Amino acid sequence: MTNIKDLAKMSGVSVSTVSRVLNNHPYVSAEKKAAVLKAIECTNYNRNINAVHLSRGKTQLMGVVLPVTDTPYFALLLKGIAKRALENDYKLVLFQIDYAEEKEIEALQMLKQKQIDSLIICSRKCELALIQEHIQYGTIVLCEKTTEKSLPSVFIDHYEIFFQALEYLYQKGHKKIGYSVGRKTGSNSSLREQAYRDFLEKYKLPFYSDYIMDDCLYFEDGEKVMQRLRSMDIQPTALIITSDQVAAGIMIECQKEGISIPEQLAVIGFNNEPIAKMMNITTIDIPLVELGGDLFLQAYHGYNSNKQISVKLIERETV
Amino acid sequence: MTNIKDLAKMSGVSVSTVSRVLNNHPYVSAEKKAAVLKAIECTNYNRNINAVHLSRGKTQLMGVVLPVTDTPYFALLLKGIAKRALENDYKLVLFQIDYAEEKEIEALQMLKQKQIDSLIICSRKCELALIQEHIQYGTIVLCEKTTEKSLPSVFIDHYEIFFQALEYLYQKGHKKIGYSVGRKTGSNSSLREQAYRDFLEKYKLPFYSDYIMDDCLYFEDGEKVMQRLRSMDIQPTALIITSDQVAAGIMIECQKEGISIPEQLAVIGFNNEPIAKMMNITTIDIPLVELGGDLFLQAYHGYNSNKQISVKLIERETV
DNA sequence: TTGTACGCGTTATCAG
DNA sequence: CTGATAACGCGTACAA
Repeated sequence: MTNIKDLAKMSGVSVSTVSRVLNNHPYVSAEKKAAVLKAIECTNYNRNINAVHLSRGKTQLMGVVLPVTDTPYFALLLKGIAKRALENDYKLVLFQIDYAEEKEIEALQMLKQKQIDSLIICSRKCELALIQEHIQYGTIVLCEKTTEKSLPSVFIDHYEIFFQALEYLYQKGHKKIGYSVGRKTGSNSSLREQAYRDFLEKYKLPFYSDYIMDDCLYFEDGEKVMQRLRSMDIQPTALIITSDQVAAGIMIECQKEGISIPEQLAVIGFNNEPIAKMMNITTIDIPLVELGGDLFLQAYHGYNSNKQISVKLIERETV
Repeated sequence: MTNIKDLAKMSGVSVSTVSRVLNNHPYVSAEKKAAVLKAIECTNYNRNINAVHLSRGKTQLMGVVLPVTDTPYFALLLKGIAKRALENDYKLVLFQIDYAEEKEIEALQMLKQKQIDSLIICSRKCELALIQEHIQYGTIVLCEKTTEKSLPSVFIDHYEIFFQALEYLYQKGHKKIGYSVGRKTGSNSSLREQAYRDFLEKYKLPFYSDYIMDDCLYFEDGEKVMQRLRSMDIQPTALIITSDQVAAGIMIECQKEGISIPEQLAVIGFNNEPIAKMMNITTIDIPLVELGGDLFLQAYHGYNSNKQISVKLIERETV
């Protein structure tokens, strides 16, 4: 492995000059530059990027923490992040965490250890305080509405949109409304539950705990939802499903079982994935790719702002 | 930022001893070890991992090249890779390339520059020769059947399975068979076209170029396929669709238009995604998560082998 | 069991 | 414009 020193020797200049050529610094004579360039040619020289990182204290690496990558929500978020990363010549270190907190902490560690310059946390398991502690080591951007304003974030207001969806269903005559989430833990789910409880409160509606169904992430979970529905004494007449994938799965199941939508069961999906358009599912449009892009940009520039992304209900034919 | 030297000073030992403690080396007395540990406690010391990397010449980082992450094929592959990475304490650097060759080359560069120890290339755009050149810098594993045996790979035989699917359809009476692919370029697609042509040859069937439909990656592309079908003078009676997502999209479209499957149109999907099970789509079962895991393991251990993953046809109700 | 001293490859400072 | 030289922070022969 030839290094900068070898190049210097070969081209009859100092290492500084070689470094300058390597980094396109000005103030280096044409001849010397040519000599160095030639030496680089001959030796199939490769800069050891770790040395650069050590010297500079930066890595051009951004960490991305997410639980899984194979659900549309996170896949699209990641797509948006990756797109911007590509544009800005940043590399992404993927922390596909699988909801394991210790791995999340590892990501924080890597920030501390300067292996990554910044970190996007798409879904958080650890305490905010812990994250707070780490912002001194690099930019951290969250994808949730943080109460602590000091943490940068790009988010959608899950409380608001969930409440709005509930109101919409209520206005259509539904009083028994169930909903599904990916995981019950997590700040988004808490917000949704809060909205749900406030909604029930507002209209003096009863709370049935089994109306909240968790672990609904994939298409096939639609089957699970319908099974659970069947096991209920009082079945809901409407469902808010936090993924169009799952909503589509429910549609298919209902079709099989001869349950007509929206007459017998109303469904609101989430994300406005292409599948929702094709199957005419009423859904919440969330610009996930854009959201991902904004996450990247905020982490990239180190802005310390809290940006809300607006979403809207798309009325189609399942309510 | 306190460093190893500060620690040494504080705990009254040498840097080597500190380093030994840090790396759990044997032969360090309990007292000194305790002293160092205490110093570490007090100073909220963090090892600068770049320095470690520079010194060691390794990074515990593995690159993963793939065009997109939001199709089931690549998402599941990535899932498998990420799972094994998690187990083996390896971090992944994601090269979501979007089919841009220059970015693929960048990944190769990073291998050269020692920023990553190894590289998994899930989908290749550049020349094999170029990859060949880079194996001296680290392990590279491909996800295709390479003719050059010197390149490590884990793969499925797309030729074989495609031929098998065609035979299956032929045996069911189909003679006009079309198929879809994600991209026409790419080695998998070439293999499929080869199989397709050989099949036609074998049974003396005519070749219609518009029977090969590309750019079919997402659910919503099912719509596109059906549109193209309608524009054909002689429509195929059967379709092989290289993604269950798309196959499902086709199912939905056909339902809308009153085309009955398999009577009027037979469909074979790919991947055996959950959606295929729910919609009873005959498909090719490809253990993508396992395949991803194997890719990781091979890259991790640096095995130079060519492992074939076997796949099988799952008969359901769309043929 | 411990410490010294050097190497890893590059960048940055500063004097010239 | 150029070149010494000192960091950067850690690992590791080698010597003791």
